[in-house]
Amino acid sequence: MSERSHHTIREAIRDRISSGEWAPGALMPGEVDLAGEYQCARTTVNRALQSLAEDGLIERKRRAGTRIKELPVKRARFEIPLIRQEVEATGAQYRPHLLLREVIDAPNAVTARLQMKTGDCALHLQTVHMADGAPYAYEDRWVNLEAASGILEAPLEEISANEWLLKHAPYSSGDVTFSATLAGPREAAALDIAEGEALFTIDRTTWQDNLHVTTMKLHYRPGYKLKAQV
Amino acid sequence: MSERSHHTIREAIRDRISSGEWAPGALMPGEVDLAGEYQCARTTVNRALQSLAEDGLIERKRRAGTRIKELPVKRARFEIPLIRQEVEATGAQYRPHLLLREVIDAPNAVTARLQMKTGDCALHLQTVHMADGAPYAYEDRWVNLEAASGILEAPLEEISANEWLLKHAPYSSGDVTFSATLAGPREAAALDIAEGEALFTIDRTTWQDNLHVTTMKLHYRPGYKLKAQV
DNA sequence: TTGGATATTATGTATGCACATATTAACCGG
DNA sequence: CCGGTTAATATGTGCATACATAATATCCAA
Repeated sequence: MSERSHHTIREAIRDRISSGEWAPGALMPGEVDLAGEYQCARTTVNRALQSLAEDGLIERKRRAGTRIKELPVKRARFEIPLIRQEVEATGAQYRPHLLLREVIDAPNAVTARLQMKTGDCALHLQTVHMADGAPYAYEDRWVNLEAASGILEAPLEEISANEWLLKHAPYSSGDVTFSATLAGPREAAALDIAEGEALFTIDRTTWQDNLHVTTMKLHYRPGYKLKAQV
Repeated sequence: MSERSHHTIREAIRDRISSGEWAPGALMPGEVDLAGEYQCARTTVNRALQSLAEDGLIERKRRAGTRIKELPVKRARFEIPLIRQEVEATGAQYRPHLLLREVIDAPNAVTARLQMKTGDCALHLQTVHMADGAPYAYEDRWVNLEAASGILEAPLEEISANEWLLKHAPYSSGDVTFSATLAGPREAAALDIAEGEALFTIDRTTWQDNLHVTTMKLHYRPGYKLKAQV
């Protein structure tokens, strides 16, 4: 890695931005000037600046130049872990415990989310994710059988539905919402806690190529924390 | 934008990956081959593949080649909104309401987090973020005065501490954890709700150049959801 | 057979160049 | 002064090339 790599230059410029050398909203020097300063080609500066723009620190416009963002967008990223990996990382042994597995007409709320026809059948799963025999999280999931019919033969007592889906429909996208909910009777029983505890809850719907695959709600045991970096 | 731009090629390759053309874990063709296929320069393929690698779809090693990831890393990203913007987006009017503003010796838990010397003074703030006069979120914050002494003169009844800090120490990094907590007496009073409700809670510590600036805990009203995309 | 030196190869990166494109500034006729 | 045309310019992008670097394969000597 050269001393003038686009990485190096990007970090150098990042420092200059955060030191306040250019005021928020102000124009910073053009690519040609910076290339002169750093004794490198304009291409290299261009790469560095594009990367900073992706990070939300600057805003670039042709002809208009590059401006420091007024209020830098704070983006948090985190990796959504497989629960199995999350559990095993603590040294505990993971096992998914199936409470319910049925193929039934999905309720309207589910058919709407999965963009299925009303009355279509779907696989309904309720799973407690166990860590060393103790409940870790409770999951209520619906799977669109049109999108993943093979799951009916999957050994879901050994591999969680999520992991099976990841293996068989790996490159899907989806949306996620996080919220806090109170444990009702069902969640309390599944997680072996009292009703009225605060649960960290993840709602997730996943699709691949416009075909909706699955929607689920995941409740973690009280005390769970999700960490991310800005 | 040409038909052979690195964007186009990246998306084309992304589709081929998600179609399963190459098995997870398998080696995909080298840059030279792909460049041949797409009738473009290796440089262009390189850019496309680097971008896919950043997205976590593939793994690249010199000499060893490029492999499809076994379990693609699911990354969720979201932008942490300013509460003011979040409130104003709903059409409501935003105002921060200061419950407490004191400069005192910080407790040990705080000095540890902010890497301050024991007994150093810090600014302690308790704020209710109001939307059209109704409580929206409740924040408990400590500010390291060594890092942001100017905040003592800021009109915190008009601009929230967070926004002031963003303006005056804009390019900081930090970590964030999300959790679910039960409303205690203090949170219930501040948010005008009953004790025992489930609150979506964000803990956040922010620093700039190894100087810790602020740490805070933010409780949202029951029902709040944070949305992200995968 | 083994250990280490050497060659091979795929990706990583810098560069100069050409041209594309978006946006602003300048201009100019009415 | 207005409105539209044109020119100037900063960024966006692709390409050929050269060399760097890391990982692997190969070969040779002990």
